Amino acid sequence: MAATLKDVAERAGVSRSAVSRTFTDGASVSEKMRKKVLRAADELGYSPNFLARSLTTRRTKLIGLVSANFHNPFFLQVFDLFTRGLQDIGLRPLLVNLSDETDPENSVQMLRQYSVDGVVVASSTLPPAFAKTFRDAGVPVVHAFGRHTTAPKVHVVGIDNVECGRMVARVLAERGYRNVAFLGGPESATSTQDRLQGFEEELAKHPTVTHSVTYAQSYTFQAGRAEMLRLIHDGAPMAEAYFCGDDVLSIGVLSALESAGKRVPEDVGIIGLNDMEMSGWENINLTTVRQPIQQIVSSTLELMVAMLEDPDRYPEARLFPCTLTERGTLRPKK
Amino acid sequence: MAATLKDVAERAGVSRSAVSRTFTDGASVSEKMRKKVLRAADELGYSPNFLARSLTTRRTKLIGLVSANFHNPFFLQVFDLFTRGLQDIGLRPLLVNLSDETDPENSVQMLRQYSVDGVVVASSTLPPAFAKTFRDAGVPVVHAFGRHTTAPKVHVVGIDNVECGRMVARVLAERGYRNVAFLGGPESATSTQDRLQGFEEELAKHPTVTHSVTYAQSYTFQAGRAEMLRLIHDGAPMAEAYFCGDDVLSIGVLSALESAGKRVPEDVGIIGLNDMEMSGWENINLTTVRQPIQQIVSSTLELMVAMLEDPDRYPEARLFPCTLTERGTLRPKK
DNA sequence: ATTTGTTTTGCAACCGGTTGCAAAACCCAA
DNA sequence: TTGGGTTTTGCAACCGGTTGCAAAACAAAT
Repeated sequence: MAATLKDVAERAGVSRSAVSRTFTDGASVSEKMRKKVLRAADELGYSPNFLARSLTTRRTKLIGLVSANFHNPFFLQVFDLFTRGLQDIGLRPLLVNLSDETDPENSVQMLRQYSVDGVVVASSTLPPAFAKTFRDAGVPVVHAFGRHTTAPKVHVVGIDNVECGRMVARVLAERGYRNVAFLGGPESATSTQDRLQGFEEELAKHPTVTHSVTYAQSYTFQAGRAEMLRLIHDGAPMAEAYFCGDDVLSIGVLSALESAGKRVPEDVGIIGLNDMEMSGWENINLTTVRQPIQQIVSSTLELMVAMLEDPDRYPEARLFPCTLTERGTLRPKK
Repeated sequence: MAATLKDVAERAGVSRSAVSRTFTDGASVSEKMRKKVLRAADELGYSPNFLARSLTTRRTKLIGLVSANFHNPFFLQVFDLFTRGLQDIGLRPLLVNLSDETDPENSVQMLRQYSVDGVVVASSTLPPAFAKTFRDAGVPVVHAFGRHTTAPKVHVVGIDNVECGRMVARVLAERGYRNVAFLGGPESATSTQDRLQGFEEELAKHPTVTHSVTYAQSYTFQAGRAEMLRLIHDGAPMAEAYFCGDDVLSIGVLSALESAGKRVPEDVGIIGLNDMEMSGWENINLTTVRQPIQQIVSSTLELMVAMLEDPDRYPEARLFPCTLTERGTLRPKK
């Protein structure tokens, strides 16, 4: 059984408050007292119980890290950055997998029962229940990799999907593609809609370029592959280049093209989105739009600590620009 | 501010104990009382504070989930299974990323401060400090994807690496490969050593088969690619088939071979280990040894709940057999 | 030595719950 | 109605800490 504050106090022959004070920084303790206490603590191998402490301080230093993306390698990077980032500032991630949760309300309740100081939702979609419930409970929420809205209910950190769509349209047009396609993720995702909007807005400025739109069922390899196989076997004329909503989707698409004997980028161009680690692997070598993942994570955490200080902070949206990562699946600028 | 037990008690006009009892199952409360309390609780939106409760019950239902493998997509599957599995049995994962922790002792201390009920280490290597410190603290530890030892200090759940090495040797021999190679992960990893041992034991029974041994720096794509490029440019004669210590390593190797214009499996055979999702992607199509990941996770959790009941349970090792997942990177049985 | 001002310390109440124990309430039979 | 046995309830102490407040200790100035 671990030593408690009381044990230390007795051993050092001082009051419990004295012990408590030497372990909370900023408290008033004389040097002599501190020495005495630390000595006793050391001998007993004492270290304070965070949860008991949280009862009075109302700070657990627990942060709910909520996601439903446990099948996209991109999110492994996200988890890596978040866990390390949180650890660096003395916070601990309580991981919540929303994948097979029918009712997100359960998770919300759970997180409240554990008195998390805040919640980071790392997912392109935010279950609507979340924002509201947490707001009502006064728990700071930051939605990372989320989507911009004009009057966000919670803080959102992510990319400017509309601008991103524009950029891709520009890139494709300037490479001389004359017939392009938007191959989005699930049609209902608002991020998909935003990108499509930007994409079409920009294309409107290039009247010589025509385009079509399709959607994959999900942001997965198999969904990308299936959709591309469908397009190929459909018999309808293929586009010259496809803008895919995600890298792993793109890789599925590449795989379908390979199976069908089409060469990339000679026969068809592919551009993805995310720039996850794998996309740079030499045998994949995907040209893609890079999300500044490190910045998004840092900014999310920064916002989180700001919220911890002032929970009533007005929700803001922080959108970072994307950049093109040029690799081998799009033909060069002509 | 969330409602507390006291608020509910006052509103319902009953004692605090009564409220507490209606929220702990198995406690003695009359139906009438329960109704009354639940009603008041409902009106106030009350739900019990887990951490306060843990103070007396000495159960937080928090489980430390510790890993250093945040760059191997295989572990995303592992995290997915663990988080869902834990949630299903009412436990919550406190995620710890050991990647850039210089002193694992810190994490240990942290986990103890949060009074985790147990710790799952999901990593091929277990920092030695862990086992001991937790044992001393009486905290159950299960090491998943770990390595068998004859007298384990903590519970270990994983595969039989020696047997696995044997199996691969057998497979390669029966495919008629006459000159094979072991391309392990970091040489110091004991799992690597075990596999090599099994591999060589079995090969000893096939005197016509010669073999060589090399190691990649880490279980990563780049390490695999680099090592294979080194082998190719070395000028030394290549083996006919390589047994790689991990799937992502294998994919790196495949990429190097592709760059060098070698065909797989015609010119050289590759067999990996893990059978992660990606390995089944059609454009990778890696023949590999499948770790029964689902079983390992379930078994780990099973062991964990058993430990929670009886912390003094004698440490055991549970090793599951591996199976071959036949795909396209090894030539067929002749 | 006394006064005054500043730290430092301990007391006791509190954070939000649980639980052993004894009193209260209930049930049924005599 | 009384008595005995069984549930149900509340009291009060406790889990491991923190903290406002007043007393104690110290330091400096008179």
